[in-house]
Parts: sequence; structure tokens; C-alpha cells
Amino acid sequence: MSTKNKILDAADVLFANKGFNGTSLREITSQANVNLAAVNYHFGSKKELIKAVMSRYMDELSPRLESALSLLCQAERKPTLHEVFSAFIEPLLHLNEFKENGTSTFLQLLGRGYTDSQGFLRWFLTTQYPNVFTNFTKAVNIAYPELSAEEIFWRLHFTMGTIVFTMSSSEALIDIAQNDFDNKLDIAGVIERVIPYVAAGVGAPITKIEPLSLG
Amino acid sequence: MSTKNKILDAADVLFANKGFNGTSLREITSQANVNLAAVNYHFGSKKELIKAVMSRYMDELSPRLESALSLLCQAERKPTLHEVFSAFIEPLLHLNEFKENGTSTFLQLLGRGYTDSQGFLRWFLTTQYPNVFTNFTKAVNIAYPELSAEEIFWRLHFTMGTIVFTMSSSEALIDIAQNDFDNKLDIAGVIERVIPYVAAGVGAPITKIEPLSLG
DNA sequence: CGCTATTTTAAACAGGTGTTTAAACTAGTT
DNA sequence: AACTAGTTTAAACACCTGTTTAAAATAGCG
Repeated sequence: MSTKNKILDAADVLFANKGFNGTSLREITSQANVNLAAVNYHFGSKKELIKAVMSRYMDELSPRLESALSLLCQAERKPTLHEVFSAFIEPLLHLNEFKENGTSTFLQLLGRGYTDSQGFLRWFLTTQYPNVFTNFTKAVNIAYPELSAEEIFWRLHFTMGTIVFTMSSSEALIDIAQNDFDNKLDIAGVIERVIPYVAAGVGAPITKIEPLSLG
Repeated sequence: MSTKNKILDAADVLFANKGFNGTSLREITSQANVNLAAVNYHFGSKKELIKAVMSRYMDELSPRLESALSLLCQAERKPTLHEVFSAFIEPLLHLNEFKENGTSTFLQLLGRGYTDSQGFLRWFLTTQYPNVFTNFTKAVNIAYPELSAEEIFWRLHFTMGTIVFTMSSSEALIDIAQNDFDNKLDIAGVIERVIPYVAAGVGAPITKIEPLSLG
């Protein structure tokens, strides 16, 4: 395997588990059995390495997601919200084929990206892969036309939060759940559970926003 | 103001904005106009300072939340999920009185705590303030008795994710929303919007979990 | 005042960070 | 075999990290 890929693989799991700030280049290079300077030689800087790790996933995910959502939008029958969110399952689980546990690390990394590094990764994703957001918005708009653009904006970000946050701590949560409820489950099981939740959340009836009464 | 409080105030906003790992003691102490060694003198270590910052909020929040939820549980009429989540509003907004911008920083800090520092803060909160979780579970159980304990567990963590994640990036989101939709809003407005979402999510109909079909 | 206990201060500590350098090594090509 | 371009290597760079030290300053009290 090439040095570049060895670095990407090691950085992937370390970033997911310890965050971008929490992972040093020395940890990455020693995990990858590679010289320290190799990161700067092949990627230029740590920041560029972070981008490369994310791009590896996004380049695989983005087109699959786009086609799944546009298929849904072009269908005769209006899709349900549940179907819109289910459209994410196949592209996400496909990441597992091209890399073991790809789904979980990708979603963990996404969560890291939102909280670490003061949002530079959010900037990177929204500018480099804007289609993912616009396609998603379109699909939701078809499934629930009464929702205003602003409501969609907020509810989609709530959904991002639910997914990303859940997945970034999914290992710990699965551990707790298996202890407390004696019920075996994995990432796919968590996804099965979260979809009805976010579908119902996005599909919540529209409530007029009024000033808070703190009775 | 005492040195201890000057440090707590400075650490509060810096931790919220840049994360625990991303904030150095030198940033904190220079922001607080205090000598570097003061942190270790008054708190012992950076880790203890983090705990102190969180405890300041939790000690204020926990009893208010407990009484609000138990009031709801003891009422004759069965509460709705919307009411259960609304019970959080007053205790959360009360944090604003006891410290300026208290609400926003607290939820941001909560978000940091889940992703930074490999979950030591989650351990701290669940062991030091377990009532918050059990009371919440009880209230949801009354409002939606058909939900199994395991389903409640998952949906409450989904809700945590929604809230915490949204609030930890609330500033950025509010900025975007104001640009795109020309609609002034603040933290309270976001809370107004997120409650119908999470109430609908937790109240989603129960779906039999089956093995995924990836057709 | 003088004594004590608490607090503040500047300096140093040992170790970790991302990045750069220049020399060594490894193919591939003529 | 000799030259070249690409890659790897160990060492050093300058800077930042949390923590500790011992001296200086401050406050509280008899």
C-alpha cells in the first residue's frame, strides 16, 4: 500500500476517535509506520490532510446520494419523508464496502468537523459539496411542500445534529444500550431507529412562532 | 471580582467558542487578567477547571429542572411530549439571569463535552447529576407509555444530539439564517423551533425494527 | 506594629506541536 | 553505468502546552 494511503487510513480512525485537534501527526505517522515528514511531503499540511480524509468519503458518497435523491424526486408518486431519509441508507452503508466501518468513521468525522476547528470543515463541505444540501432540500420540499424554506433550513440542521451527534458517540451508546437492555445491535440498527425519529421531526406540524411566555 | 470567578468567566466563553482542547490556560488567564499559575493554584488542574465551569451551570439547572419535571408528572392530566420539552425552557433561560449569555454557552459547552476529551465529561455529568436523566425518562414515559425503555433511551439521546449539536453551532446557524432569510432571531427563537421537532421525533410512531433491506 | 496565612508573581520546567531542512535512498530511463 | 526524479529519513527548528517552584506581595488578626 502506498504511503499516502497508509497515512489516510491511520488518520481516518485516529481523527474519528480523538478529534482533529486531539490527534498529532506523530500519532498518525507512527500508527501508519511512516516517517513523520511524510504528511507534509504528501499533503502539505495537517489541514490539507484533514480535507483529504473527508474528500475520500465525500467523493464516494456525493454522487450516490445525488442519484438516490433525484430518483426519488422524479418518481410519479410524491415521496414520504421516511423515504427521503431512507435514501441515505444505501449510500452511507456503501462506505463500508470501500472501507471497513466506513459509515461510522465518516459520521464521526462529520461530527468532529462541526465542533472542532471552529467550523472550517463545515465551510469546506458546504462550498466543495453544495449539491448534497440542495438536493436534500429539494427532496424535502417535494415531500412536505407546506414547509417554508426557513423551516426546512432549521429542521435539516436539527437532523444533521441528531445524526452526526448520535453517530459520533455511537460506540459508547451501543455499549450502554447492550448493557442496560441486553439487546444486540450495530450501526445499522441505530440507523433504523434514528430514521423514524428524524422523519417525524422534519414532518412535525407547523407551529406559529410567538414570543416566549415564561409563565 | 475574585480571581476564581474571573477565571471561570473567561474559561466559560473560551471553552464554548474553541473547545476544551482548543483553549490554553494562557488564553484563559490573559483574558481574565490573571497570572498563569492562578488556575493551578485555585483549581488544581485544567481538568478540574472544566468540571468547575460545568458544575456552576449544573448546580443551578439541576434542581429547577427536577422540580419542573416532577410538577408535570404529578399533575392530574397526562402531560404531552411538547409540554415535557417545554419544561426545559424556563430552567435553561434562567441561566441567562445568573450569567449573561448563560444559556447559549451552557449548551455549547455540553456539546463540547460530548465530543472533546473522549467522553470524560459525559461520565462526569451522568455520575454527578443522574437525576436529570432519570426524571426526564420518567416524564417521557408518562407522556408516551407505549414507548419501551429502550426506545426512550435511544430517542432521548437523539434529542440530546439535536439540542446540543444545534446549540453548539447556533451562532453560525443564526448568522446563515439571517443572511438567507432576512429574519431576525436569537437563541430563544431557535429553542422555539427545535421543540416541535424533538417532540415529534420522540413521539414518532413505533416501528418494528427489521433487518435492513438494501434493495 | 509584627506575625501569619493566603494569594500573586515571574521564571523555569519537561514535554509535545506542526513544519522545514538537507542528506540518504530508491526506482526508472537513457 | 550514470544521471534524474521521486521518495524517505533523521535531525533540528521555533513555538506552544500544562504544571511546578520559590520568591514577592497582600491581607487578616492579635
